[in-house]
Amino acid sequence: MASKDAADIGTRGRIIIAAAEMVSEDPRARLSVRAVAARAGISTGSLRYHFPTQRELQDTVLQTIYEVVAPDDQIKDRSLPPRDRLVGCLRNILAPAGVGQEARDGWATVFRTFIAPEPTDESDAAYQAIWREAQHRVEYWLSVLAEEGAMPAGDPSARARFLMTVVNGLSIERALPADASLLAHETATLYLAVDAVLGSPLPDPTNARDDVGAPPAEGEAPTSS
Amino acid sequence: MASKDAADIGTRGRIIIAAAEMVSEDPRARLSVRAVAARAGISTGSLRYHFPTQRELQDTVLQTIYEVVAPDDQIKDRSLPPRDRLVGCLRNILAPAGVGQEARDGWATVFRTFIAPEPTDESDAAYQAIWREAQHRVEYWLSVLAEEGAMPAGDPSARARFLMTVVNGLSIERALPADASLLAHETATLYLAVDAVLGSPLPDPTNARDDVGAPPAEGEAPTSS
DNA sequence: ACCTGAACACCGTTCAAGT
DNA sequence: ACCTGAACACCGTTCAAGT
Repeated sequence: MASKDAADIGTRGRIIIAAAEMVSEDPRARLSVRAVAARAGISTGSLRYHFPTQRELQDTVLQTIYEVVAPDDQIKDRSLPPRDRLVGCLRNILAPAGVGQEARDGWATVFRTFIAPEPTDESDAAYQAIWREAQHRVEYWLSVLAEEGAMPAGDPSARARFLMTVVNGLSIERALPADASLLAHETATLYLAVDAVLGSPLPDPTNARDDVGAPPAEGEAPTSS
Repeated sequence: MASKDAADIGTRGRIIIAAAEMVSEDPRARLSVRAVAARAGISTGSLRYHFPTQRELQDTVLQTIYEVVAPDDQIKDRSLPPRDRLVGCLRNILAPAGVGQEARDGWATVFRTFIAPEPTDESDAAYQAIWREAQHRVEYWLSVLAEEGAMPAGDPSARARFLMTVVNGLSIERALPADASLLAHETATLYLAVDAVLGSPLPDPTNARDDVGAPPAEGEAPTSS
């Protein structure tokens, strides 16, 4: 009894930890049944008992990692308009990308890991597991807003993927040479993307965007030249 | 001589066709060695002879499909709806990015040139010249559509920049490991982005997007599991 | 030069059997 | 309830052998 009070993780927990270690040591790690089971010191059958499917294991591991890195709470805060909450959440997954040198270093890692080397099945699977989890989070945010009636009917997974592409674009643009209006552009672009998904304020002039809460207002448009 | 004039495709061509058929029948198709070989009526060894690696086969097939899909520069072709023309133009600036190894090589150059090294005034200026030109093109397309009255009032340069961010996102995603539904996602995302900018069909159910020319329809969403 | 098909080392999943 | 490990049906790649 004395030995378990602090850390009785159980087999399931030990599996997750083993897999998470493998991912953090090498983001391209394979997470195959036998490799994870060996690392956790159990049998393949036992792993299957706790995770009926390999994908379930991968998703759980990544979800755990994501929860540690960036929390979710903002999406349910009804004191803010849905669009502001969604923009906030998207900013949260954009934030770890950093800016300037940090952004370039981050993409350097992504580049060395997933783009420069000849892609393998392992790296592909690893990247897509990461991507799938991110997509899942965005879809979750959309589902929360949909329950509030803040979103028109339509394919939520296509919308989530659209938003992730926008975030990807903003992220790579942080690493590329930027002009001074980068921040304003990010705000304007995030609101454009979010409004496209929520389908609201643009076409209605009575709800024009210069008297709304936190719109893309400020340094936005020097109006060319 | 008489028997080859019309269609001497060769084994390699037959493999590509077989695989392309499988992809078009089901975008999530597996393209396993044995399945493609069987469909092409050859042996696995022969397939390996023409495509030393399974990935090489997949990239070639996707590239072939892209070449067939990508339309011409048609911003002024009034026989098409504005949104289709704009999507076509955006595809054209996306097309040179290539797919598979070509896309990775392209980003490798961008990376070595603009991201990895300490940025200098020269590299910044060079990048922004390229970027400005692209922005200029997109703004021109928007101005053409605006003259037709196809676009609501609003800041055109913010919209152009938004569209370029989307294209950037799609482009970097071409260099990152992709799943089989990449093409469908690109189409869906481009239409979402374009509709956000043109501000039309989404909120109006009478102009819903299932009876329009080339909408993001087909294999898009298995809606998770 | 092109093609064959067996063989190899993996993979995820299933399942009778143990405790 | 939890765990074991063999077995099954796949996978991509290699390779001696044929033509």
